[in-house]
Amino acid sequence: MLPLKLVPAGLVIRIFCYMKKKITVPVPPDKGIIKDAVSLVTSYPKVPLTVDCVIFGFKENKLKVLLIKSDLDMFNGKLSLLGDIVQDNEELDAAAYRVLKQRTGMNDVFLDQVRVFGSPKRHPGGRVITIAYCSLLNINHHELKIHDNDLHWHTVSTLKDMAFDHKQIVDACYTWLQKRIQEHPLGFNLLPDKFSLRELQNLYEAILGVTLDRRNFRKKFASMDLLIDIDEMEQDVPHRPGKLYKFNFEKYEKNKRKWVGIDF
Amino acid sequence: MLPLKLVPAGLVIRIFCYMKKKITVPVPPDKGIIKDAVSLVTSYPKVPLTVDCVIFGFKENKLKVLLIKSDLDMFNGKLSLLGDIVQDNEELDAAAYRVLKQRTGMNDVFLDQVRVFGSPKRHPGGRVITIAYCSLLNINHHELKIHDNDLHWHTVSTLKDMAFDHKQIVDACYTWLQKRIQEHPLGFNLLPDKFSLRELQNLYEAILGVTLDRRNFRKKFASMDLLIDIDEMEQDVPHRPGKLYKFNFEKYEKNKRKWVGIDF
DNA sequence: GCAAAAGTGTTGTCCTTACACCCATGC
DNA sequence: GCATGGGTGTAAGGACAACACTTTTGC
Repeated sequence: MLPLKLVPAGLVIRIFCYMKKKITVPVPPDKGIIKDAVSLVTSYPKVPLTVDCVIFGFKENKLKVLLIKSDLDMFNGKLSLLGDIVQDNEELDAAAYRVLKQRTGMNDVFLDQVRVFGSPKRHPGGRVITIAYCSLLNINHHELKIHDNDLHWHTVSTLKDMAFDHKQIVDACYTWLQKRIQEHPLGFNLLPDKFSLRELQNLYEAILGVTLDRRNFRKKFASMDLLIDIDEMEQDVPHRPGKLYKFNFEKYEKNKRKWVGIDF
Repeated sequence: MLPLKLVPAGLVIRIFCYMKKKITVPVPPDKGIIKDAVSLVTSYPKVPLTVDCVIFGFKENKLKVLLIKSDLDMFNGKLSLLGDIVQDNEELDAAAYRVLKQRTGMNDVFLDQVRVFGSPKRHPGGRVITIAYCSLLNINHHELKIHDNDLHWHTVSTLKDMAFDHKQIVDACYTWLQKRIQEHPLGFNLLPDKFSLRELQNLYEAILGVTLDRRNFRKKFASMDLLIDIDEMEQDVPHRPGKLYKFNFEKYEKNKRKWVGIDF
């Protein structure tokens, strides 16, 4: 065991799941030693597997998500996530990156698996399991050139009524993002390389749905010492221009917090 | 927007994933409006889907995980997680609960999805996607009655060399647990209903792999006011007996922390 | 009485919060 | 010169970290 110094920022515990289910099931069958793995696997029931990407962007101080209109007739043009079938022999992450690349042309993007949605009834055409991926990208880094299926950025806060269970998936990813952005500097993926503190604060306020004290926010980031002052100013703003910064990825990686504590 | 009071325990940000991948892919085909969802889904490639349960317990001050010996001949008795195929029309969580119930007889257990493992080569019999679930249970609440495939509790810290990618899965769940136990009072699922503060501290120390200051630990939990002093003492200990407590689930649920802050 | 663990308080430090005024720029 | 947001400091309170001695019980 390591001797521990509890770090100052300390003990944190938040949500709690105490799940109860009453289920009755038979005792598992004992199959003995299995020689032929291939025929075993062949005997398994199979389901189609997709990835769905919740691609977040940030524009005009609003969190946006990239959506299309569903191409399923029965959904009658309801909004849908970008997704695709996972190909044979394709890694799951690779499938998600492929969707991103196909739709945005970007391949240099944050991506993380969030969770699986696999309710038997979630797809009207039969059971389809989908793995939800969350991506963050800077909207200005690319323009949507392919507008198939009315591809567009939709404001997250005004979203409702999507195809499939996609609203649930967006909600899960949004909750995931809200939590993650407080623990990791993910937000920088949504901003240009150079950004002002105001933009950074707007991002946090928009995602967390709160207002923050400007002085304390600036002090916080200043004390973390992870922003590089690039000695440039904003251009073309109708007020006093702010300083621009870059995020210091190297320094962050070096000094990553080993976080130990308890805080429910 | 809510006016925000940043909570005292404050701003926290920890790990950071900045993933980059270079991928070239074709533009997605435009299929037009699809009338027949069923035949669309039927046309999809399909894969077998399983759940694997990482079932943690706590005994003799060590974190344990419930394992069997693999019944695949080629793994030659290597250790394996408890898993099963997801049945047609079965909810994913239900499949995981079913595995738990089959193997432990318990149906009143913490369970949460952790992530999907779907590398094409992870199963020697062909591609099989598995969803990893993490469970926490009190070892004393049941005894393993069915010892098929040498079902047993294995100390987590001495685990190596498992069948499939199961070591990776255990590692992912262990990391997940370490993080979660600091944010949510999950640990109580691993303890008896009545426990002493020493047991609680041992649990935290074992899972986090650290040593904690006893006085500070006690003060922390005392100040959270989530433990019910049931006015009983430990029995049959070869030293001064400690007080026993229960966890106050209702109170916790009521006062769940709304946690807003930034702390990388 | 000895071993083993229970139980208990204080102090210093650091972080967070709350809060108000002047400054630079574009128009 | 006016509107807009940029930029700055301080004081009070709260949480955490460090640290040692007495008490209770079983043997």
